[in-house]
Amino acid sequence: MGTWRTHFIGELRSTHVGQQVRLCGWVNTTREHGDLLFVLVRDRTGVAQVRIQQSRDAGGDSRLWATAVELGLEFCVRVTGTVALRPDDARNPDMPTGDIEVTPVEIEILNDCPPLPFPIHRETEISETTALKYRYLQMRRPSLARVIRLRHELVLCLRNLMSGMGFIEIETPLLTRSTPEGARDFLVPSRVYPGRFFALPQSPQQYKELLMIGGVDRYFQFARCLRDEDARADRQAEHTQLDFEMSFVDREDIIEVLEAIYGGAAERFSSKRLQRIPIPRMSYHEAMHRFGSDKPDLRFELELVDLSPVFTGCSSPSLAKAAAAPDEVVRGFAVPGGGGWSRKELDALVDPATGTGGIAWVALKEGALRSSPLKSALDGDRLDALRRATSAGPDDLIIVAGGLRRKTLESLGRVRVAMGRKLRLIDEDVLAFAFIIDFPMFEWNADEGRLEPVHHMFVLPKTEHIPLLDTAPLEVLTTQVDAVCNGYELCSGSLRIYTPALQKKVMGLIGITDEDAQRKFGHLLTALRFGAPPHGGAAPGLDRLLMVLLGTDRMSDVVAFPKTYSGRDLLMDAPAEVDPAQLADLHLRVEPPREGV
RNA sequence: GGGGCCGUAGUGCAGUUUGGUUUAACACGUCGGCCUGUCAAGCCGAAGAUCGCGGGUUCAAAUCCCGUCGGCCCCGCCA
Repeated sequence: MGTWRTHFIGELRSTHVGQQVRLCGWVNTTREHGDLLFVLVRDRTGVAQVRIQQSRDAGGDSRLWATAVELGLEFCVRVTGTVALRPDDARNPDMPTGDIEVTPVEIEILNDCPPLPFPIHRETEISETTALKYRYLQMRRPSLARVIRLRHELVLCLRNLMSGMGFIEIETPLLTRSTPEGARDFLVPSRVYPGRFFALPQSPQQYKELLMIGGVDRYFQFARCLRDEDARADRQAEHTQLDFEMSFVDREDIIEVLEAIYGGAAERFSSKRLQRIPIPRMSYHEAMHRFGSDKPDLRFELELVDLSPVFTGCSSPSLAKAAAAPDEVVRGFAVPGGGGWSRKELDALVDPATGTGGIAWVALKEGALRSSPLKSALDGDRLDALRRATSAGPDDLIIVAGGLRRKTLESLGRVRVAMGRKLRLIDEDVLAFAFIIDFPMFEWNADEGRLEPVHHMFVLPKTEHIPLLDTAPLEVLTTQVDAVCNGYELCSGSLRIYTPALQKKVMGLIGITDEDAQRKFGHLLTALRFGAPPHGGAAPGLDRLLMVLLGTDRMSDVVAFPKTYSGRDLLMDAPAEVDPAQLADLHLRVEPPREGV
C-alpha cells in the first residue's frame, strides 16, 4: 500500500471500525449542515463519508473545520482518521460503505480544483466535444472507469487463455512498409532515406505468417491496427485485435480457438446469454440471401425470401429481368403491421443516400393492396402469390427489391435491420454469435475491370476449389471464417496460402505483375520458398467484442482516448502542425490543399 | 466525394416550426447567507450568454437565407 495511504476507500466496512486509516482520493460531494459537514471522498474503488464537526464542545476541531469548509468538488485530498460506526438511523444501505464514516484528525489538500466543465458524481449527458477534451475527468465517472477496468480484465483473461493454449506473445513492428491493396496507409516519412516512407500496420498479417515460417508455431499479440479511412460509430482509425496465427492446422482448429475466446469472454464478461451453443455456422451465400448481410444480426427474424417466381414475366421490366437473370435476384420480406404506415414513413425506407436505393414496398390493408409503387406489376394473382411467398399478414408491409445480386441483397439487409429496430424485435439480452464460412475468393471490381480479393490475397482457397482458379475464379470459395455477433463483424480469419506458386498465381489473378509481386512482396514470396508450414489464424477485434459484451453501439465508449468521427484527438489536439525544422529533417514540403480535388 | 441531425451562461437544456410582450427560461455547478445526521441534502439570495463564426434579408434575427467551422450519424471507403 505504500506510505501514502492505508486502505482503498471502497473496501471500508464495519469490520474496520476503530481502525486508524489514511485515504487518498477526490472530493465527490460535500454537504454542510451548519455545525456538521459531510464530505464524500472517492477513489477508484468507491466512495466513503467523512464527517467533520465544528463546535469544540462537541469534540470539534476549528483548524480541521477551516480546511474542510474550503473543500470543493474534485479537490485531491488525503484524509487521516478513524473509522466509526454511523448511528443506526443514519446508515445508508444503498452505499457499500454506508454503515461507516471516517472521523478525521487531518485533512490535507493535495491539489485544489476549479469549477468543473461537467459533474463527476452525477452522470449527466455530456456533449462529445467536452467529454473528449476532458476525457481524464470523464474517466473519474464510475461508468467509464468501469469500462476501462473491464477492458483490462478482458485483455488479461484472453492473454492467459492464449498462453494456456500454447500461443506465445510476440510484438511486431509498428514501422513497416506500405503494401498495395486494402485500406489507405498512415505513412511515416524517413529522415535517413529521403523520399521513403514507413507505413503503420493495417494489421500484422505478413509478420505473423513470417513468424510461422520462423517455426514459432503458435503466436498471438494484442495488435494495434491503423487504417486511414473514414470513421463509423463502430470504426476508429486505430483499433486493437487479438491477432493470432498457428501452424499445421485446419479451419476447424481456428474455429476451436475462436470458440474458446468468445465462449470464455461471453461467460465471464457479459450478463447476456448466448443465443445458441455451440456457435452456429452459416455460409456467406446463405447469410447474404437470408439476411442481406455478411454480418447478419440473428437476434430477430424478418428473413429475406425468394420472390423471383412471383415477378417472373411481370409488367415491370426491371423486376421481370431481375427474376430471370442469373446474376440478379428478387427478394423481400413482410414487415408485421407495416401496412398502415404513412407515405412519409414508407418513403424514408427508400433513400439512396442511406444505401437503400431500389427498395419497393407493398402496403396491405385487410388483405388487399392499399398502395404500392409496384401496383401495376401485381396484376392477376401476383399479389396473392407475393402474400403467400412472404407469409404476409392482412395488414403487413411487404418489402421487395430486385436487381444485381450483391447490391440488392445489401439494400434489403439494411432495410431489414432498420425494421428490426423500428419494430423493437431485437432481444437486447442475447449474444447471437455465428461463424460465417465459405466466402468467395474474389469479387469483380467493375470500376477497375479486375478481380479483387474479398478478404485478402493470402487466404487459402478450399483445396477442391484450387483448380477453379484457372477456369472460374469468381466461383472459388475459401477457408475464410468470420465471427459475427448481433450484426457486427467481430473477427476474420483463414488458412493462408503457403506455397510461392499458388501465392504468385493469386497475385496474378488480381492484376499484380510478376515484377510488382517481386518488388512489393518479394520478402514473403522468398520466405514461402524455405519450407513454409501450412498455417492459418484470425484476428478477433477487441473493441468490437467489448461493444457487444457491454451492449453499446459506439466504439468510442470502450476506448480510453478515442478520436472524433473526423479522426481528431480533441484532448491532445492532434493532428497538429509541426515545426518547419522537423519538416526539413524529413525532406518534406507541405502544399496547400488543391480546390475541387 | 455525397447525404442527414446538432451547435443558446462552466455543463446539460427550453425558446427556432409561425421574426416583435424575452429583461433569452429551467436544472446542475460557482459565489454569499441560513441550517447538528445528510447521503442527487434542504431553504434564501447573487453573479454568469455579444444564442459557434462570417455575411445577407428585414423597421426588427437565437429564430429566415447563404457560406464557414466543430460534433454526431449514414452512403462511398474500410483486403
